[in-house]
Amino acid sequence: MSSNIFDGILTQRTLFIQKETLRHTHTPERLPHRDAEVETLSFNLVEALKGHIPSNMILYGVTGAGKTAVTRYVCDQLLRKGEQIGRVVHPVLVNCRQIDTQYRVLSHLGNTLLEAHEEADIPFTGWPTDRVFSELVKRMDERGGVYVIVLDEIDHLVKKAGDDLLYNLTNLNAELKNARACVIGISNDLKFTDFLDPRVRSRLGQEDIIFNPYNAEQLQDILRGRAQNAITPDAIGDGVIELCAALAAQENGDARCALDLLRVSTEKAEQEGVSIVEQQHVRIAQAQIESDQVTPVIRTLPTQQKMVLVSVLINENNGLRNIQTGEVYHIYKQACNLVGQQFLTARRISGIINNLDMLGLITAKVISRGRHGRSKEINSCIPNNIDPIDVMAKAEPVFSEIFANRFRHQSRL
DNA sequence: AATCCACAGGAAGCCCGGGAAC
DNA sequence: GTTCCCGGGCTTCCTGTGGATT
Repeated sequence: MSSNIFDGILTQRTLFIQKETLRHTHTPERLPHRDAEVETLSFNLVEALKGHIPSNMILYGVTGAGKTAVTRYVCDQLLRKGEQIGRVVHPVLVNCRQIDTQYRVLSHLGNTLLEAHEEADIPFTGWPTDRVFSELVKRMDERGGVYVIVLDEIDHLVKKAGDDLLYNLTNLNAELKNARACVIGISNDLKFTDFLDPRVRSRLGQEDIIFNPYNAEQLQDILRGRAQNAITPDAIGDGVIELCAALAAQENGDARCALDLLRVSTEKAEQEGVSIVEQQHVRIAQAQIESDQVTPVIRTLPTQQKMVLVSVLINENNGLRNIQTGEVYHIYKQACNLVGQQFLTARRISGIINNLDMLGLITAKVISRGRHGRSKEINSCIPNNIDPIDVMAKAEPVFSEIFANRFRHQSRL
């Protein structure tokens, strides 16, 4: 009998019944505390089953407030009902964080919306955009029916690529002869319509739904509901659900965060070989999740962006907080010289600083220092349990060299 | 009240690498 | 091959601005 490293792990008792249930991509049978939203959405989309055009809508709410889950749930039900009564409806969900240009959304729609289509794929680049658009219209007409185009994280797309796409999509019904379409936008940003052309705004926001963040009690209900199918009975210790819910409630009522906490803490308990998840596991999970989210972001940063981040960190290491853009740029140039790398213009660094801010690695707040000009107050905000220099140096060793040379003489003090 | 700092951030355009079409 | 298109990273040039200082 030869032994295998997996023997022990495989036969180890698991605390999960079905881990998938705890992933936020999973669509549960029931969505607690979202009845009103489900109803409003389905009340509108039922038009598709009657062969009419549903209103375009925008769903607002913070991350993890259930916007995507509700939409997925309703679309799923819509599709099933359509099949049942012989109405052709095509719900299609596009995540505009990954697919974030007009061309890419249109080609994605053209390629996936019509999964059984025999024609060749629309290439990921190469065609003029208007050709992709007319190809999409052509394919939609060939299949007919009512299309429900869901654009998740639509605010992200608009800020990056403008509103041309929305102009075209909300105007689809004028182009279509045999099919119908409506657009559902999902946004984290309540004010993103400020960026829109007034015509697009009025066509898109025919009906709005606002998702309020979950409070701690509601999060508990969600967790209990999911845990029932996900984790073995009695495996959850006292106060664990409550703690997960409380921590997630602090994160703006993010249900996704609550589910992750519960899943990872159960994993931690399992790894320890204990049969009950305790509150300490939740604490461990919290640190772990934070680090798992941030570390890969830092590691995969383009070199120039790493250079900027390291410049911020050098300043802070010298005891300076609330650094200005100019100071970061100054250090950045020196760091580039040190390793013999070409440095970029201040304008570009300003953009990179904004990008690092968006990624949540630093905070950059525009402030006015009166006579001393307008600038940004920049601070890093990387969790304590992560050593960013170490992470960067593992990917590109040169960063430990830069940091070792910490430019002490630059200190303002 | 006027000035003026130290940038913010928009617009246009360049270059590059990817690809399609002819 | 040449010529077209898309998108990302970047530069150049530019106008705008909140409030301490004059």
